[in-house]
Formats: sequence, C-alpha cells, structure tokens
Amino acid sequence: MTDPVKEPSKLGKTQRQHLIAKLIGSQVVANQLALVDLLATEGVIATQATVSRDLEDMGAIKVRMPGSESAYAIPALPKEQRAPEDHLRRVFGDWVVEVAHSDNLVIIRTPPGSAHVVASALDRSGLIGVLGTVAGDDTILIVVASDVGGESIATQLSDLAGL
Amino acid sequence: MTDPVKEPSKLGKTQRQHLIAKLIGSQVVANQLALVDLLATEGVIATQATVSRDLEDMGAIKVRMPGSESAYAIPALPKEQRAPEDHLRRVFGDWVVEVAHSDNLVIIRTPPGSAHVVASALDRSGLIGVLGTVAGDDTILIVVASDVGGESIATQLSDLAGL
DNA sequence: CGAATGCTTGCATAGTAATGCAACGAGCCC
DNA sequence: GGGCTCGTTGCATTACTATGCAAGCATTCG
Repeated sequence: MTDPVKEPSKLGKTQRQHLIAKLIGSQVVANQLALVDLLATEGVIATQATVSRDLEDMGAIKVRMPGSESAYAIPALPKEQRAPEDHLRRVFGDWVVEVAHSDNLVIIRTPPGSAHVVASALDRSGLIGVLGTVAGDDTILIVVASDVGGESIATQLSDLAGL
Repeated sequence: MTDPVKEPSKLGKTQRQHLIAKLIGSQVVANQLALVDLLATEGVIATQATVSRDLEDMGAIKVRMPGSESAYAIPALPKEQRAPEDHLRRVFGDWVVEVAHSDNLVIIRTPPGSAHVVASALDRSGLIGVLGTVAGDDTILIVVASDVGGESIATQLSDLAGL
C-alpha cells in the first residue's frame, strides 16, 4: 500500500506493551479492566484478553496488599534488543560483581546503574528455572523456581560471569 | 475443656500459613486449588477461600511465567514477633547500611545475613505505600506503590536509619 | 452459667483472568 | 495475482480468585 495513514488508536503490540509498562509504573493498577480503561484514555483500544496476554509476555507479577487493592508490577524491563549468547557472557563477565543465593532467590550485584542491563540480558537468556527478575540500581533479584533451586541458578550465573 | 484431643487435620491459622509458605517455597504451586490439594496431602484440610485469604495475609505475589505455568511466591517472611516503633528504629539504625531507590523500587543494604531481620521489621511497620518486600542475604528489595513513589519511601527509611 | 463479642471458616457467588477458536492482515513463495 | 504461513486480536467461554454472609468456636463479660 502507498497509503500509510496514521490510525490514532492503532499501535503495534510492542508499543502497547511499553505503554502498559509505563502506566503500571506510574500508578496503581488494580486489575486488567482498569488497564483497558487506562489504555483507552491514552487512545489505545484493546480488550482484556489482549491485556492478559501482554502481561504474560511482559512477565508481570500481581502483588496483593494485605488490606488494600491488588496491583500489577513489571519485574524486568521489556527490551527488544537481541543478545546472542556471546553477548550474554560478555555482559556477565563485564558487569557481574557478585552472585549470592539464599533459598529460592539469587542476588546479583553489578556496578551502580548497570543492573538493568544485566537483568535485561538475563531475561532474554531464557534460563530454565528463572521465574522473574527485578532490577534495582546495582542489584538484581531473581526469583527461582523451587524445583530448580537458587543454588543451581547461582552456579550457572557465576560460571557465566567467570567468577 | 479438659480434653485436648489432637485432631490430625486441624491446625491453627498461623501454622497453616507457615505450611503454605513452606510448600510454596519448595515447589511450583500454579494455583490455589493445587495448594488445597497439597495441604490435604499434609493432612491439613482447607478450602480455596481460606487459601485465598491466607495468601492475602501473607502478602503473596503471583508470578506469571511467559511460556509456562504461573506460580505463587511469598515476598517476606511471616513472623509473629511484635516490634514496637522504637525497636524498628533501632533495627534500622543498627543494620541499615544504605538506602537506594529507582523508579518504584527501594533497595536496602544491610550487613551480610541481616536482611531478613530488617525486612521482617519493615513488614510489621505497616508503612503506607509498601506493596511488598523481598529479602536476600544482605539486600532487601521493596516494591513501592507508584502513587507514593520510591523516593518518598526511601526518604522515610533513610530517616529511620539515621542516614 | 448464659449472653455478647470477636475471630476464623466454608459455602455460594461475584469478580477477575486465561484461553480455544475464528478472523483478519502482513509478508512470502509459487 | 493467488494461495500459504505466521503472528495478532476479539469474542465467547472457561478457569481461577475474591468476598458477602452465616455458622461455629473460643473468650470475655455480666
């Protein structure tokens, strides 16, 4: 077609997910219907089904607050960069300072500000047993599937990092 | 009553929640019905409704894995110790080394092995805006409600810690 | 004691999230 | 171009989770 007309309420999947991440990051979103409404406010039309699938793609977690509303959160940054194995190993070698584990958690330390880079690479690695990652400034927390075990993951990551 | 008969399938709420935490911590629990079955295996009878309420009490989070089953996780240790404000302030003053924040996260650093103590105190503080905490060995990650903001929480915590 | 109060639970149901299926559109190959 | 394949989406439905209500128990109070 020679007619790339801009439809104001039609965005690509990726852009919509970025918007979702932004919305979730800037206010409490109690449920998926609320998210549908918020998207509509931004001019993006989507159904609950689509939002559900988006959230799955993004690895969203749902947090229940003891006395109040629940809320969604996005553990790791959705990046669409490609990272070949080599790059992953290099990222780890360069930026992973320390790997520690306890129970079903693994903590990775990086230089200040680098955590999200490493977390992003980790997310795209598809490592079995990694339920989710949360990146701070210089610390990454990894929630590990219990049938895999934090130690196992920690060992693999240490190896990747050359520690 | 002078008849303290031991009912094998009747436990107190607290004990059941501890068992739930243990189960969730030792295997992947996809949903609440699965948890009901697991509890039954352990000789504890409870309905989905009760499990739902327990999970809320425990501040459980539900993690969705991109290509696989979802799983529950318990962010912080359920402790029933009491901690008066004074104690909270003392805990922070003694064990909080650093407070950092980024977006909707706050990271607290403690001496090695002390994270869970501080996290526990923090959980019992009932601080507004704290969605959940996750304690590693010497690092605590706090998920903050976005309408409160990581900076706000970080400031309060720094103050508590005397930093 | 018996009544009143508070806490916990199950049942039934309302509320929310996940998914099978079909439809649509883009890119590709023949 | 016509037909394929792949990816994405909405609809309708199922699956899962949360909760109002009332019952059951234990404790406290009168």
